[in-house]
Amino acid sequence: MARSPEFDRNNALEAAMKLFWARGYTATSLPDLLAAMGIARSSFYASFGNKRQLFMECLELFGDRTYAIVEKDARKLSPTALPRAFFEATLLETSQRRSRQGCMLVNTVLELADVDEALSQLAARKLSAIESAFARAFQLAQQNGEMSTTRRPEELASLVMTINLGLRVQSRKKQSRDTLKLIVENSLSMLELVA
Amino acid sequence: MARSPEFDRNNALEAAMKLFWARGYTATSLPDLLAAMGIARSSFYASFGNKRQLFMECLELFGDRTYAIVEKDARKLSPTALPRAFFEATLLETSQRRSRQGCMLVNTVLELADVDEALSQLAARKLSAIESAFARAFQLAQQNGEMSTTRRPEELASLVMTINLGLRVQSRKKQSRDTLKLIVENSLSMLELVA
DNA sequence: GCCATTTTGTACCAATTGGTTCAGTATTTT
DNA sequence: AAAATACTGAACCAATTGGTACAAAATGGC
Repeated sequence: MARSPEFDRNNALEAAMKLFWARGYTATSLPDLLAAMGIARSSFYASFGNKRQLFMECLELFGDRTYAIVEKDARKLSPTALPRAFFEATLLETSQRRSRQGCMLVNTVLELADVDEALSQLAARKLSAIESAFARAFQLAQQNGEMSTTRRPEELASLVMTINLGLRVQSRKKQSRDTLKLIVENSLSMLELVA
Repeated sequence: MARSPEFDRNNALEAAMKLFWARGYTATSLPDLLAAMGIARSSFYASFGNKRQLFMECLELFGDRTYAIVEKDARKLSPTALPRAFFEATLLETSQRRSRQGCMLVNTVLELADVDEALSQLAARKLSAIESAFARAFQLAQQNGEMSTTRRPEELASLVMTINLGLRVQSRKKQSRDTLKLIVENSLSMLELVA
């Protein structure tokens, strides 16, 4: 009947996410988005609704992708090695540019906390999901006797998360890769003392 | 000769800081500011230059005030008690509303990292100054034998700071005061293991 | 009372914001 | 070729953005 290709929606979404990730919600204008996504204004509204809806899709994408990293590692790694694997994957083993952008969820929670509650809470929920993934892994390990039970798994997970959040902020401060690496290593050794 | 009162510049500045603190730079509009500060548009430009300059003044104010807390505590408290005193003063002993706003410096670093480098770095420098205050206190304590020397003072300070940053993010996520208190306590007990 | 000065209120500015509409152009299947 | 669909580009919208100009009102010292 008609013209087939629903163009490159995933590509466009990906590009939008990267831009939102770097600049946040408010500071990203529609023309900026259109240029980055490589689509026309009308296609934009037809495919993504509006700026806010698009942002939610991007949050969803980013959150699910990060969650997947933890879930995957949890299935093949010892739980004590989980924090290191996560920090290295998202902070050290990625491009300088990428690691310097921090975490889109954290950025969003801070930017929109008193501006757009719904968006901020959506990001917060995604963060909580990631924390839960850690907690489940720790709980399982404690049941199997692979891990000390001096601390409850949820509290361990929340400690990992607190450090994770701190590291995300550190990574957005302009500083050398070596400095960041040192901070990560120190944080991990601190975590090992507690786990 | 003439009408004397340079009105309540400090009051106005204070009000502006609170608003920027809550909503961030971009999401705070000029009309919002004028209403909160209780001054007219023309007085605004006469007294504060423009929005960006005002924001810098607010960052300065916030940074110096936070720095003063650490400095003051460092003079009368044992260095091992310093982190607890700082977290309690800024996170727990303050109003719910205030603690929930996190730290203006952290918020700014994240919001403006890829949008306005100068502002973001100004905030980052203020954070570094606070970190240095911790480092100096730890160094002194190590020299006097009041503290273990297993870790260098700057690295200890950077650990305290990482946790501090993490706690700031946690505090902007909507959650109960008790949950936050638990996270703070766990973080502090983790810090004690390392110090 | 008079003059100097600081404040306010308002009108105004150009630029940009997110969002809508629609005619026109591709592209595909029948 | 014809019909159906997908996309583009540009014009347009009202509202808001940060910023400027200026006359009128309020307040002080002489």
